[in-house]
This record gives sequence, C-alpha cells and structure tokens, in this order.
Amino acid sequence: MNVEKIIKTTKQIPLESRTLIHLQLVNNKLKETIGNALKPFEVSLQQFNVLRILRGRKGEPANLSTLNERMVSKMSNTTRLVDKLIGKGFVRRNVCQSNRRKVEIFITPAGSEALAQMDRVVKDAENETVKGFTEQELKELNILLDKF
Amino acid sequence: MNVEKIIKTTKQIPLESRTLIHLQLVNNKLKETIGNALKPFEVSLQQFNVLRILRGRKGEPANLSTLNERMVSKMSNTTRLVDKLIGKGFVRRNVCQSNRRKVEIFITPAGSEALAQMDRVVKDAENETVKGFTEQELKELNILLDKF
DNA sequence: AATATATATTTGTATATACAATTGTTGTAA
DNA sequence: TTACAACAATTGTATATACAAATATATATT
Repeated sequence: MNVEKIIKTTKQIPLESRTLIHLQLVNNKLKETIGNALKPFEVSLQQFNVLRILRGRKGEPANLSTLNERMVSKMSNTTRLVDKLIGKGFVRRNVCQSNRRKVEIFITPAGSEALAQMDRVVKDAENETVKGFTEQELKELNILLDKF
Repeated sequence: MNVEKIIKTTKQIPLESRTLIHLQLVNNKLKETIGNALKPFEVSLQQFNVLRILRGRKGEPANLSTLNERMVSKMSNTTRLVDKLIGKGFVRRNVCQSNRRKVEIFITPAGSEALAQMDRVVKDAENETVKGFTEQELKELNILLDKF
C-alpha cells in the first residue's frame, strides 16, 4: 500500500499525520474485504461480531450492556442491531427473570450454523488481508499498535 | 492499549484476527480523538479532509471527482458533503465554464481561516495520539502498514 | 445532423449510526 | 411505604452514508 499514491498527493506528509492516514487506509481496506466476505450472509461486521461474542459465551446468555462492552466498535444502539439479528433468526431475546430491566440474548441453532459458515469466509478474508506478513512481522505490528 | 482488556475477553485470539481487531481499535480511538478536536468547529473528519485538499491546491479549484480521488475515505456522496461546507461558508461552488458537466470548488477566505485554527487543534490531537512512539517506531509502523 | 455512448454530478431512497429523551424496573433512604 | 436515585433497555429524531437511478453535458459514430 502506497499512501501517497492512494490519496494522490506529491506533498511530503509529516510522519505523525502520515501514520494516522495510513492506519485509516488500512482500516478501510480491511473493512471492505471482510465486509465483502460477509455480504452473501447479509450481516454487517458489527452483527458478525455480536454473533461471535454470543457463541463465545457457550449457551450463557448475554445482556445488551455485556454485548456492548465486548464489541470491537462500541455503538449507541445495540438494541436495533440485535433486532436485525432476530429478524434473520440468528438470535433470540428474553426478558431476564431475576432482573426484569435486563434482557437475555442467545444465539439460535440457525445462528450457530450460519456463523460457522461465516467463520470460514472471514478467516479466508483475514488471511488474504495479512498475506504480505510473516508471523514475526505480525507480532511486531501488534507490539507497535499497543503503544496507542 | 490492551486488546483483550478492551474487548473483555480471556480467550486467546489468533494472531491474524488479533491484528485486525487491534487495527480497528486503534482506528476507533484515533477517529474519536480527532473527531473531538474538530467538534467545536462542527465539521466532520471527512469535511476537514476536503478543506485540506482544497487548500493544497493553492487557489486551483477542484472538481468533485478530484476531491473523491484524494479523500482518505472515499465516499459515494461528495456532493452533499460539499453542500455542508457551503452551508458553513467554508467553500464555494461554480459550474466549470470549459466543461459544464464539472463543478469547481474553492475554499473561501473564511474556510482558510477556520482551517488554520483546525490545523492547530488537529495537530495537537495527532501528537497526543502518537505520544507513545519514538520517531523510529513510527517509521517502523509505516513500513509494516505498507505490507497491507 | 442525429443518435448513441461516456462523463460528471445530483437526487431519491434505504439503511446505519449518534445522541438525547423516555420507559420500565430495581434499590435505597427518609 | 413512599419518594427518589440508579440502572437497563428502548424509542424518537437528526444526521450520515451507501447504492442506484436520473439528469445534464460532452464526445464519438453513422
């Protein structure tokens, strides 16, 4: 990826700014690649993320605030995101008996099945995205990103 | 930044996935920081980006497709983004005389002035964002990001 | 010159997201 | 026990963005 080429500038960009632009460009690419992989399933990256969180809980339900805490990109409106997943039959929602303010959200068998398929295409897309890296380089990148 | 802590997981995440999640988290943080810096000016990151592109052209007008090419995050709807900037008095739009399909977009004096102020706060926000890095580390990060 | 094709922008519409206000429920203090 | 604060989720509304279709102009072909 060549930053200057992508944003078509000949100017020399200060290192700090260039780094931040670089990160945004990488992120855009990444979201596009994974978003495209998910397109056949008609779920967004956010929705996929929620399904994975629910699976990770192995039958334990999650309530909305738990989901929100664990989402990669927190959002103000998890209710409607869950509504979408319910509409697709991938999750189920109950009012929590012990505390009726809360809701319990479960992944359904159909959701688990769909998720298993999504996993495969997303894994492929991820590998495609990082194919230019050695394991060592990925580790170095993670160490650097920790400094943010 | 601790990935596992932020998304509250105890599971070990595969290196490839972890890297991509890491990038998204960094990007979210970055957008929030810079977005907040711009909030007093009531412009979005995208709008700021367009203003900078226009300034970079030193009086030369830009048409919409030129803007689009140069934007960090390309978008399908630059017309309405420019409308917003016109509404704020930061840019001006004419029909191009030599090719009436095109438009010419200029930054206004008010836009230049506002941009100069924005620059300062954005620069501060950028420096704040990368304060954990040495120059050498930023260079390394840029080299790694190029592999995407 | 008339017709078709390509280019540049704009508009309509659906969907996504942000933010604030509202609702319903629980816990706590007078 | 009533009143009030805190909590959890939902809803209303405004704004943002994506995508496709429409409009207007220019260029190329017959």
